[in-house]
Amino acid sequence: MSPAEKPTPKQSIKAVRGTRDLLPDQTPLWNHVESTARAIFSRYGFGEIRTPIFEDTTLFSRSVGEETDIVSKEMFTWEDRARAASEKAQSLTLRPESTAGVVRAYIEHKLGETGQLQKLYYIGPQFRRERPQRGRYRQFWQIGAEVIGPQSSGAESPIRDAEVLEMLSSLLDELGIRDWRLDLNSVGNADDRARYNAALREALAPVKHLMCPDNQRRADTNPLRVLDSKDEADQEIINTLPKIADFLSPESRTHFEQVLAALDASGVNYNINPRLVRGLDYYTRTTFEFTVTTGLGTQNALLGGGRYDGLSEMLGGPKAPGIGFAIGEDRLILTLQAQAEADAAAEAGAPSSPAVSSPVRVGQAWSPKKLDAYIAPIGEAQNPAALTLARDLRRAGLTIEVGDGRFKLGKSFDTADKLARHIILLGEDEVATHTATLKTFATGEQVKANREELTDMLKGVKP
RNA sequence: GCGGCUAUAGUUCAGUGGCAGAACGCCGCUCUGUGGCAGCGGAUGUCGUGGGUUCGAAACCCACUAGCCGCCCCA
Repeated sequence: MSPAEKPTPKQSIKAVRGTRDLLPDQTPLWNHVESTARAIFSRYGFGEIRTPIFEDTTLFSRSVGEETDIVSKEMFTWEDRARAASEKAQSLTLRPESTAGVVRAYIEHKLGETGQLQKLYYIGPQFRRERPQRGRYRQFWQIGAEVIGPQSSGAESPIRDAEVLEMLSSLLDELGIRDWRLDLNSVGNADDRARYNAALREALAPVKHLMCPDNQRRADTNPLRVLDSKDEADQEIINTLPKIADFLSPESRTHFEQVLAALDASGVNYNINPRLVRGLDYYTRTTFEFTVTTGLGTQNALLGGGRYDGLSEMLGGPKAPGIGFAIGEDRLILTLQAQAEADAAAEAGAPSSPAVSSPVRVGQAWSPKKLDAYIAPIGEAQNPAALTLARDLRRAGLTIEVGDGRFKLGKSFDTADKLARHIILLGEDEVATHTATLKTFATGEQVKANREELTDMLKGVKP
């Protein structure tokens, strides 16, 4: 820095747009969600896969689709520098989704050669350069899974589709998500889709000029998306358009019917939504989306997914049909928080307490736990003994915080009561006699105990 | 990427041109081996950033940044 360049005094650096910090009052809920997902996935035979957070840009343009919004305008892409004159700079991209990376890994490690069905799950951040909004961030987290394998492994079977959907319904139920809705559709195989696309274009040609500008654009670029339109005025026209169901090949139709039959048998509720088209190019046949009504506003899609029978080949791999999904973890958590707040409000009847500002998560599985004990040394001379005692109790598996002998006793009690269920007083007497005074906040009970008794009492073992 | 709303203490917010405020929280004292309660006292702060108007700006104007809402899209 040149001397003339006077440093601006206090320009604090903030998290970049669309990214955020998760502080310790939030992370227990995130961990709860993630450990629940891990537990359920493993019951269904899934193993975890971790793939790189950035990949060759081509991976995404080939799989997700050059013309999609994600690839055409939302990726964080940069040119990696060439390390030698002979080397070409490589275009790299922060992953906007993980299915492409997982399938790349499947191909790269020849997992198909095992002949076995691969069931893989991942949890991690994704990056899209969209305008931030509630439930939509530039770095967001997805919990996803893929079922993929050679045809002989049964990867194409409708039982796999139904199993994945049933697993998701179990996951949402177990997490306590209420009022979720599953929308389901079949977009057919690649041929079905091509024929349907052509038919849509044909049907739209004479009427598209009557539609809103967005739909006129879609009619040209991606006619399937017209079906998604929320434009009220255009609904009448949209209802007259051909239905995908009429273009499904007998094989696609049978596949879809078998998925539905398996869902019926396992009691998973669903809505067939002929207008549900997913945005990524690689989807074939079954597509689905789970939505909720609480907490997400307009970004009400909690998770989405579908089958991608041609993806491996698009990436230069062997034929490997598959099905997968991605859960928006940020959205899942917003939903859980909104539900908890709604519950707390209902509990309070007509709430009229304006002074309550702390987030309401009382009684939830993820509410922060109090420490087992707070050790209060009395006088600075007791600090070393306090730290030693803390070490021993921590090694015994207890959660312990240590104060400072410089604190006044009143302050120690205040802090201890906030953090812990017990306070351990360590004064000159206790240190000299190798004992400690243990007080239980809930009961006000206070005892003097030696070190072994202390550990037992804190662990809830009868001395 | 487009449109709208918003930005003041740690938090939630009041403050429509004239001394920067409340509540909760925080710190201290009453109280140097016994907390929660109470009383008293204290600090809360580049009023998002930069410019402009004005004798004077937290307030009015412009730009920027960020958040939220809607669109687009998606998880």
